[in-house]
Amino acid sequence: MTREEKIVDKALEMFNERGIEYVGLRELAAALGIRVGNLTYYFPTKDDLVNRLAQDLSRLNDQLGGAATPDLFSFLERFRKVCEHQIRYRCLLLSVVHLMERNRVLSETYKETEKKRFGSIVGGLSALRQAGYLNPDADTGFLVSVFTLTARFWISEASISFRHLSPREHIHHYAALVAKLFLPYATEKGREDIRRFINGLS
Amino acid sequence: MTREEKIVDKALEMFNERGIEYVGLRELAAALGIRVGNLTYYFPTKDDLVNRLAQDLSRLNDQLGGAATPDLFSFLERFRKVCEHQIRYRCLLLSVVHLMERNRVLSETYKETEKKRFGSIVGGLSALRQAGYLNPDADTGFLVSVFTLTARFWISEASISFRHLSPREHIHHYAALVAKLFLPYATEKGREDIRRFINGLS
DNA sequence: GCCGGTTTAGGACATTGTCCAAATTCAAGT
DNA sequence: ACTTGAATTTGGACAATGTCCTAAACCGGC
Repeated sequence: MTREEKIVDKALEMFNERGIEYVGLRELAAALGIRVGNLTYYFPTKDDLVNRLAQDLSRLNDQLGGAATPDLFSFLERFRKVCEHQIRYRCLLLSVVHLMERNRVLSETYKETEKKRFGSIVGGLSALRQAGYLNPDADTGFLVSVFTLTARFWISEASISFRHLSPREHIHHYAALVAKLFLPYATEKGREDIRRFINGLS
Repeated sequence: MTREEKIVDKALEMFNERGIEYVGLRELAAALGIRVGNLTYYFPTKDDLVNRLAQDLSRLNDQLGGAATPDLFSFLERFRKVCEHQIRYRCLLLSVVHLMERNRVLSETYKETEKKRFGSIVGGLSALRQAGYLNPDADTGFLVSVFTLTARFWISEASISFRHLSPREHIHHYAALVAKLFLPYATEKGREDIRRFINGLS
């Protein structure tokens, strides 16, 4: 394990624990047994370190495979997996608003991947409709909007309102929420997938 | 206009413009033509100033009246008005996660008012069901969850993804979103209110 | 006209992210 | 084995931050 990897690991651990903006570089360095200047050798600025974490999360999500969502169950299951990744990098999502405001690099790459992700969701829903999981007249614009809002901020709301619950319970709650979102727009085949997904959560 | 009011006004203006954590007390003081120490006379800490703003917003929302939501249209209209208040105090909502983590006073009062607000929404929906605007079998737990998530974070998402649009357009988008959320669970009478509300947005 | 509380000024303090120059380590080349 | 040059580490400087404190100025009531 290289020193750079150790820095990334420890940073992620401490950022998740106490929040990105509340972990000083001096604390991080002390926890690693090195000096601050040494930290800035590998990551010239704190933002560079944060960008690295964001890149890691993005790669993790990309590994989940492309837009191949043959059925509604897989679509929901994919959302659940993304939620697990988000928990591992929760510090990023809890600070997403500030990061987008101040960190230009992150802001542009995030916007790019979000655009791609958005397109993939729209395509996925339209595929689900064609495959007979969603009603032909389902308002996909509405569904995508609520879906992306939830995917972005569920973890923020959980940190505010459900701090006493475990990550597993958080995911359970919000995954079920998204599943129920599709319920009124699903065909009988789709409703079957939704029931199966919700039953599998517990 | 007392000096204290001037401070609150200017602080809100600058916080909204550039974000709470990125406006230094020295800048705020300079903009007001006073010294930092003078600022801390009225508000010993920055958090005290933020708490004051939160209190003002809370009062503003309370002025909208209690849980009296006789029909679905009024319920949605009330949401729209809350959105307008939130825009006036948007700095608070954009930092809500960090504020809840660090500011103990705000955290407790917020939790209190949110609990009250939550109960009022649950009661409102149940009243709408009894009044024949929502189907008897509507999943109010689901509706409340999505509704509160949207109410809390729509402005954060807008600041990230729809920065090029105006506040009016933001409200239009998210108010319509919430309205559509109720559509599948509404009776014919309820759908009529939803249509009327959406038409009135433009 | 003085007095006591209110308000203002100015600076000290520790902490933050960033930056830099010197010192040290280390592997490759001769 | 010795040298060279790059990679790494060190320690401290810097400006900016939120907070705190003391002394000065103000100002209305006696």
